[in-house]
Amino acid sequence: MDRPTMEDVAARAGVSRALVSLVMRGSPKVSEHRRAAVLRAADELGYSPHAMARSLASRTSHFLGVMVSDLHNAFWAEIVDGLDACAREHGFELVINTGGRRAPRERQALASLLSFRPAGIALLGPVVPASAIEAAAAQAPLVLVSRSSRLSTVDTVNDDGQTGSGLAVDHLVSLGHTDIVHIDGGGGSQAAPRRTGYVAAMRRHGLRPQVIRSEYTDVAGAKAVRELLEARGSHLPTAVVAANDFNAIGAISAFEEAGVRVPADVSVVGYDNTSLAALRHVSLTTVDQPRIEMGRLAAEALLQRVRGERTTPVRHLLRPSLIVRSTTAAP
Amino acid sequence: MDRPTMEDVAARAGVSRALVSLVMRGSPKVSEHRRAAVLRAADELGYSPHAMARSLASRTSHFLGVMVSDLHNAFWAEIVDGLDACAREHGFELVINTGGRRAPRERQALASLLSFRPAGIALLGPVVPASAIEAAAAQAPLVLVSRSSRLSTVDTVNDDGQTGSGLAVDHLVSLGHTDIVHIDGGGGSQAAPRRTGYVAAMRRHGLRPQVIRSEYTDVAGAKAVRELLEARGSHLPTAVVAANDFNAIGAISAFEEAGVRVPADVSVVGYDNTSLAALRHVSLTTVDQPRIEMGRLAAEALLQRVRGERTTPVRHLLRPSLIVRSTTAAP
DNA sequence: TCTACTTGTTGGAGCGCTCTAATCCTGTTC
DNA sequence: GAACAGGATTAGAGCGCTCCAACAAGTAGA
Repeated sequence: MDRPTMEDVAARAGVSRALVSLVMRGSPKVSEHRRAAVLRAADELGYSPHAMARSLASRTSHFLGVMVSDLHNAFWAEIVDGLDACAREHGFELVINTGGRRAPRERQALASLLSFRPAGIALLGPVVPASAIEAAAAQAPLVLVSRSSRLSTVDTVNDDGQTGSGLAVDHLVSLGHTDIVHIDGGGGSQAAPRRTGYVAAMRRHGLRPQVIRSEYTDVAGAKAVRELLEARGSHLPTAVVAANDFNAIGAISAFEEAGVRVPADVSVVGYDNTSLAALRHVSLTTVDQPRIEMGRLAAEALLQRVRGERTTPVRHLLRPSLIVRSTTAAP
Repeated sequence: MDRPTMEDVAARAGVSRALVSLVMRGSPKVSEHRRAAVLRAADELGYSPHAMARSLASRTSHFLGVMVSDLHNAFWAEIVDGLDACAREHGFELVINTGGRRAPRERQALASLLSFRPAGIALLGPVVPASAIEAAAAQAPLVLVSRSSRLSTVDTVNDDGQTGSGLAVDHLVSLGHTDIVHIDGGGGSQAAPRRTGYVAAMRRHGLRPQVIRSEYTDVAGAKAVRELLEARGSHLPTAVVAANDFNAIGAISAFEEAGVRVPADVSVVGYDNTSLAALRHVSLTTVDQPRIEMGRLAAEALLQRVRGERTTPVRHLLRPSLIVRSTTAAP
């Protein structure tokens, strides 16, 4: 497994190591004749540049570190798609990591990412404390996605959860609903703005808000609905705004188990527009975050800092949109 | 962003750079007194080692490169969990990449991974041609997950798809089904063994196999069922073995749209036991691959080669198991 | 007391590359 | 024919680290 180095390529092509370096970096000041010779030699030897040595010598790197909090949630995949597309356009690559939504492991993952000296770091829905983020931001440009921060050294990209649940409420009200319950995301990331957005929208329509404490899982959603059924008896709400899609799915199955039909008896709106919601079998009305766009903005923010074009923090708050499918109808 | 180096730590602690290096690598031959001084100095300066420089100097690395073919599919997340757990136990870390299930991008991703000179490489469900895999395997130990290979330089970890669909058929037969159709995965990875396993199991039970060409998506599953409904008219099969969970979900919704109830009128079995299948709303009977175990075995295979313990290829074929939920019943 | 180890520490070479400054070429101009 | 311009090429230092050989400073054995 002893791989050829620049020196080997140089020797074979009959030029200096420095010239090979120029060719590899695509420098314009190399004669066509030599360039061809070098590329041929590299090809014959099966040479591929050593990213580490390169970034060590140049004191810069051409990749962005991405920590995905949870690989199990496809929500992040599209954010990564956006990051990847933007990075790629600017000649950067992505190096991904995961912390499994647990602070100690995320810390390690972050340190590991940092040890590669990436040009910048994107944290997708991290759960580590702000202090860890601040420390990391001192080492490399850093952007947070789906997590807000007041740190002046970090950029953030979020969807406007407040507006998002407002859209859900507006939609239900326009269908004629007045008894609308919110099953919330508890302490989960972005659960708070979604909750306050729901409450504000209800007040705006002159309706009485009711929030049921829950979590971002289908099990929690089902549990919340069972509590609701018990508390309300036969006088059920006509609509539910769930914390996210998983929660909504759980809520729907609990309703169905109790003989309550969706959307005939009760309408349900999710949040996130995960691929799950799009499945025909589920066909969930939900709030969509422009994830690809969020990824792109995150990469862009990072690259601006990398290029030293900006030192002031930027706070992107993207406008979500409502995707109407089959789980909502007139009461 | 000028980060401290070993030299800085050494100066502050009043020792040589080499000693700092020993401390950082946890060498036992350092006096407690010096070790403490070095660690204190490192902490005060906020020093963290430079992974690149380290691996450049040592000509070894302590991380495994992982190319995930599709980040959108949570199927891989658990494989990564297994890889991660095993790697971590042996002092290795994971560096992840994605190729988006498209050969050209996967090629790039592979080259990029290789340029970091990882100790080994795991390819999860890659779509690149065998030649690209062979070339990569010449550069670093390589293991394939969910893809078979005849190359003597690569290890493979797969589930036994043949046995898997056999389990599905056995289950349906034991419930009393005899008219069982297979909606297959077309040219998708591992679709062939699942198909042949289905056919073999049907023959074993003295039943006539019927395969409908399809793909690994819910849309394709729905389409296949609509074709089936058209072709069979009122004489429907009593059970369906789908190519995977997505396909099964699509099939179920197409059945329901046509007024065919699952499992009352027709039973459906999926494959992969994705988190989707476990959702109460879906509750799909499906074939489970021991994914965590597969990830662990992949990491183990890699580490054996890294340590030079083995040069002959290993072929893991794991036994899947059936998870019975609510989409199957007696005909 | 001398030698042989052991334990802890250090200088220096070198990993594969980049980057600066210097050098080598042409060809052009006076 | 000398002087020069400007592009193509190269030597050499150095990025932050590891690793080896060498070296003090004890400790034990003869």
